[in-house]
Amino acid sequence: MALEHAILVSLDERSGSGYELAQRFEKSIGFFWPATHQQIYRTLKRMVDLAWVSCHEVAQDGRPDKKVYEVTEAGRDELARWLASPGEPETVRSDLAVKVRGASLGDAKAVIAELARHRDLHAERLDVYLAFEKKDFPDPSTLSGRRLHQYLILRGGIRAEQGLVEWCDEALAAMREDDRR
Amino acid sequence: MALEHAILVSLDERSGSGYELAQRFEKSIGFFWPATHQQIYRTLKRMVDLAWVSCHEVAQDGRPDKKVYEVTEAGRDELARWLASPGEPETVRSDLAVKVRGASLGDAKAVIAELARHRDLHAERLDVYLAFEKKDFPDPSTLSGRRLHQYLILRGGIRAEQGLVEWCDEALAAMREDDRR
DNA sequence: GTTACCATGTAAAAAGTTACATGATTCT
DNA sequence: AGAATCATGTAACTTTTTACATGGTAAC
Repeated sequence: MALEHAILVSLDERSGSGYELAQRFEKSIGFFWPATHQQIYRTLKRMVDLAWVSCHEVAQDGRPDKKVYEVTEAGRDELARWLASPGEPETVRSDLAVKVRGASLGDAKAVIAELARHRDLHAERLDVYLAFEKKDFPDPSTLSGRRLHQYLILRGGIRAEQGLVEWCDEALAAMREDDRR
Repeated sequence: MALEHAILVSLDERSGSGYELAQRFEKSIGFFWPATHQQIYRTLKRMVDLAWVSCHEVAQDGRPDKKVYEVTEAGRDELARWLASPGEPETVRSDLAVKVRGASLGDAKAVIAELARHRDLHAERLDVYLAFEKKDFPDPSTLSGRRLHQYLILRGGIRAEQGLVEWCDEALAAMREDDRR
């Protein structure tokens, strides 16, 4: 399981509350490891029990108190251990692919419309990623360490979305052509 | 949830037992919707309750009896309904990306080794898919209907694996370069 | 005044993973 | 004799998702 480890990575960059973490998981790290606030609160609790993170309450004026979490020595050890351990390659789970595969058992036109919708969603995400790339990493060849790693992740997201847009276009063209015949 | 629907698609192509379905999920449909035999048995039971599939036991000689499942009218209706309903775009969950992102907090060399391992795993899968493409779809332009849809799914798998191999190569080159400095 | 943001959680249901269990047959 | 294949399942556990719940502040 990598949610703990994704949280460790994120907290190691910057300590924060569960709420703040949930927001980070809405973007950046959450692009390749999505998690909701419920998951994060629950996992943080477990991580305190494991002593991977410490927690202290911070009073705020005009706002509710918050609990700020920080990675402990044990947490850094666990992260290092996990980083060096082999894992399974990611598995895809694609509703859309199942729909395309089953298109001839229902309304093919509806599946074509769904493909087109996803194509646009992926194109939008791609634009977001490309804008990040342009703004945050204008000169990639100079990057090193953490900045390089952040850049590489973004590159992975860009490649994945490009691939999906291209696949949607390929499938759309073929299915529309088939529909006309 | 798409496991029910993936099973409906698969059973609609050919009726079969849970065991047979589990084997199909080892390849083809399982490449983009993995499922173990336990999941399949449990889901089939639920689908019988929902009357999406019917089940009759078949005695075999020299082999244990098996239960053959068949899609019902209600099952086909449900499938058609689902095919036409909009879904969320697939979400990625990549341990490897988390590891790359956190590489500077542990042993970068170990992460590089892990990247190389995944690169090879994806290259292997890609070869498997490319072999299918060559063997099963030598002349894609002539395809239509179900055969076309099967081909398009395979194309999606090919694109995804190609993208992953390329990304691993990009990340490996950059991280090795960074490691040397 | 109502929407959005900050901040935390509980509870239950659904889905997925892992381990264990059985028992016959066919192939080497 | 031992391994692989056929065929089904139970049980326990972990993870994820969805719904519900609270309560203050700030902006429009």
